[in-house]
Amino acid sequence: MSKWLTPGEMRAWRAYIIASRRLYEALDRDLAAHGLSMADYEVITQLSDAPQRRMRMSELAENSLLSRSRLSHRMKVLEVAGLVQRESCNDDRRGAFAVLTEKGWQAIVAAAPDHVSSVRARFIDLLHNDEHQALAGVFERVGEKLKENMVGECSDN
Amino acid sequence: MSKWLTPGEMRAWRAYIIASRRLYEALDRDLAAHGLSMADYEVITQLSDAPQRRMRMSELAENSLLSRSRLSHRMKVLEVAGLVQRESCNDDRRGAFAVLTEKGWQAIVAAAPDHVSSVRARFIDLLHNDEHQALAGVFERVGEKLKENMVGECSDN
DNA sequence: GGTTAGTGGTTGAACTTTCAACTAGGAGCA
DNA sequence: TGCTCCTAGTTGAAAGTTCAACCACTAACC
Repeated sequence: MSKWLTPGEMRAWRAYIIASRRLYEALDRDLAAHGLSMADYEVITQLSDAPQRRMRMSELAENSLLSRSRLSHRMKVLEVAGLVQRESCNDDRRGAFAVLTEKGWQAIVAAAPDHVSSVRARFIDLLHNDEHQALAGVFERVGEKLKENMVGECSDN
Repeated sequence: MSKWLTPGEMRAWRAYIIASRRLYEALDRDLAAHGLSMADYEVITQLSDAPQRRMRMSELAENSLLSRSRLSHRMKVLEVAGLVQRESCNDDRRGAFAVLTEKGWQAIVAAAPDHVSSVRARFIDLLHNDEHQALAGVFERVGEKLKENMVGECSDN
């Protein structure tokens, strides 16, 4: 038998699910001023943080929470836009590297400050320090649990 | 000038953004066992809670956080699946009602307990009571702010 | 060397979502 | 009545995403 949510739990759940969807959309809209989506931003940031601004496709997919297929399609667009390039991999000739181009680097340099401001204005600055800590604790726990439960299913992403 | 995130803030932000994306995907996957997406579930739940299980399209769109266009397209699919129906509105002849069918009601009755279990197992039961409260507080604040900032832009959804 | 199973990545087709344009009716006002 | 502007909802095309199948290569084992 499954227990329904108590009023307190319901309140937390509704507040969370609604605000987090709206937050994501708002950040996405803000980023659109730089011609990027949240997903693209994540991809490019990952690359910009990686040694030599390059990363294997599958690692990049994993880190940016995209399926391999989705990343593959998206990369085609970003490549046409000149923000990334693909390079083949010598060690493992099935593999491919995604590499950030100079133009891609410029794009992230241009977008990042605005994005951080958005994140601050819409989220981070609205919380006290102890709330930051509490949130980190809660969502690390939730994320951990999700990872556990994934063992065994997996398939793709 | 824009201030970068402190390590504490960064930790909260990363934990939140990663876990919440994964959480949403996991719930969506769980719901797929009943042939529903999170968005469809939300639409049908809204209808099932409404008086006479019916609601104006635009109100439904608003409440389920969908654009009018998206709802319109999705309704077509749900209608073909027999879960909802559209009825025209006499007071305002531009308008339309979305109405939950018996089959739609059965679908939500079947899906809801499992969905609630998922929400519990993946999120709610992982938090203490004071964390529920803290979360509700935080996300109500974030949601409020988002609504404020929206005044003036709006357009569609 | 040959076979088999598994991994990295891409592809095309089906489906979903967005965007901008559109129909049709309401509301205010001369 | 006729004008203008606004709101409700839909539509088709374009863009994005998922799904399952696929190729090319590696790894393990004989």
